[in-house]
Amino acid sequence: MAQDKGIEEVRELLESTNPEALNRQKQVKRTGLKELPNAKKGEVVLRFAPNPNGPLTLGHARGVTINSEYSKIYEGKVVLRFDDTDSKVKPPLEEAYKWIEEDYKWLTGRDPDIIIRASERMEIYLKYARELLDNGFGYVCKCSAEKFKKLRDESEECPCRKNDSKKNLSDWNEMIKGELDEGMAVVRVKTDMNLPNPALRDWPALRIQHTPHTMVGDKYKVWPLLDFQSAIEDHEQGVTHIIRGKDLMDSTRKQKLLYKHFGWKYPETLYWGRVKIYEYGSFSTSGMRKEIENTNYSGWDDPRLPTLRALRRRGFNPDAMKDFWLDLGLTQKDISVSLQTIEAFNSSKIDSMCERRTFVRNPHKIQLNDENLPVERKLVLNKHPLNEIKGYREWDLGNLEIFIEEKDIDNEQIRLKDFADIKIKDSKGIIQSIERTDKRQIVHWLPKTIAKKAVLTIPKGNEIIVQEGMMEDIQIMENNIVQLERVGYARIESSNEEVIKLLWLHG
RNA sequence: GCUCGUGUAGUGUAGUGGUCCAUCAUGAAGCCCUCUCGAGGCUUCGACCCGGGUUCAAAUCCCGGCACGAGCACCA
Repeated sequence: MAQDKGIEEVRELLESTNPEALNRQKQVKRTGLKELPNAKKGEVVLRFAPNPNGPLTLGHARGVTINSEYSKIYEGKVVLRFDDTDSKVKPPLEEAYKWIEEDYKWLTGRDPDIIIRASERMEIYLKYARELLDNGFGYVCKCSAEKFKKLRDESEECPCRKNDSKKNLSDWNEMIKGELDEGMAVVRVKTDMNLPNPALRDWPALRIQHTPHTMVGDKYKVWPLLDFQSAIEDHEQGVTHIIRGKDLMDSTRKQKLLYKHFGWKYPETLYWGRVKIYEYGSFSTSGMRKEIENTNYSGWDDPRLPTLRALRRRGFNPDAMKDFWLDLGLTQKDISVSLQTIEAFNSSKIDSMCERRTFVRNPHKIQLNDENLPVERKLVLNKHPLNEIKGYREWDLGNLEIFIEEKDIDNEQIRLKDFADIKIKDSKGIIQSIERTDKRQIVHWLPKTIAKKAVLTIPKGNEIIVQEGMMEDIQIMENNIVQLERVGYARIESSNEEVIKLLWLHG
């Protein structure tokens, strides 16, 4: 219309019909998380429910960050719940409970408000299971998995569905006493065999498991499945908002049917899509566990792994991770992002906190000659170029023997950073000027007197690259993250008389 | 196959009827600054899946395609 009759006409029309539209401001990007539906300040209860079969990974970080951030916004609570009800397929790892609590705290800077373990709350689940049977909301099914699947796909009821509560109870007793082998019976929630979505038809709630549980041993023969345990526990904890992966949408639907039986109100539910990080292939916690046991990785903090412990070890900053996840926000899209993006967040977080040091890879010795232009044998350098970290590094130039990187030798004339212009010939360097006189390349260098052997470990895909070199031996403190000038950020893993060990962070 | 979900620059993300020739970040290219290949500043590049419909007006609402993903485990 604006094209046909001119913008003024549109303006006039809007004036009469929709004056607010004229006052619209230029779009601004909304920052932070969007509002939680039906949330009242002080009354929000969220939960983060990992399986303790390993420490937290980058993928878990999304759940931790989003839940924790919402609880901060709404002054609510986060329940850290260990969903450890499978002792067979994904057996819990004893240390993982502690690790996950550590990882959670590292990432959010605080402890969860409540911590519970499903395996310690079995009595509650068994109680509700019995209630389910007593009230006829469910039944014990002794059909084989295959047989039930077939019936289900044809919308046929299985014969066990007709059993009365007395029969169900006696079957139940057989189950919990361990009289039945694994796979011989299961407790199902009665839904409707004509439901359009076959996944929802009389879904299984509890099954027999005779494999001893890592934490509670062989005390229980019947264990709840996730959909049941989680549903009961959310109710018990008064969870108001569930934020979960969209692969669990059918779980929500199943659980709503269960809540209907009990007459409970189901929490608000939000979903996120799948996140893939380019640089990490497909890692699963159980897969990593196996690889570590086979010593293909040094441990859960092997720098090639996408665990929070590995990223922490390399020097990733928890606030940077948080910024990254909040920037992604809560969407149902399946996305694929690059580690580079996380690194960009990290750089901006850590640059002002990282002191500079020199690390010369593949060092090549050069003897400087200052006959024509005598120089002072001492150099004072900032710890940080913008002086964001106060203090200096004092370099003793000794007899003017220095190291530069092999690749920098190809240039005939170079500028030794913060020092002098030189001309190289046959491993000798003639000092031409202290002032910078032209645009020649600036290279980093190191006087032999303060050089110590150093090795930089770089995780690259599934490989480990070890780069040897010489590093400036001044105030080397373990665990510090430094920026190796012209190389990148690295964490100092250890330092002794002979060697400094560095672990690569990013460029 | 059945069920469900999602489609905005290379990658993410904001925007749910109107100054939207669409936000921000990241990325790429270039410039400035800095005695680092870092940090900071600036400029440029680059997108509403497709086709209909409703409407004065559609990224936004409706219908139909298409593409991608997930669930259909006695795993979580």
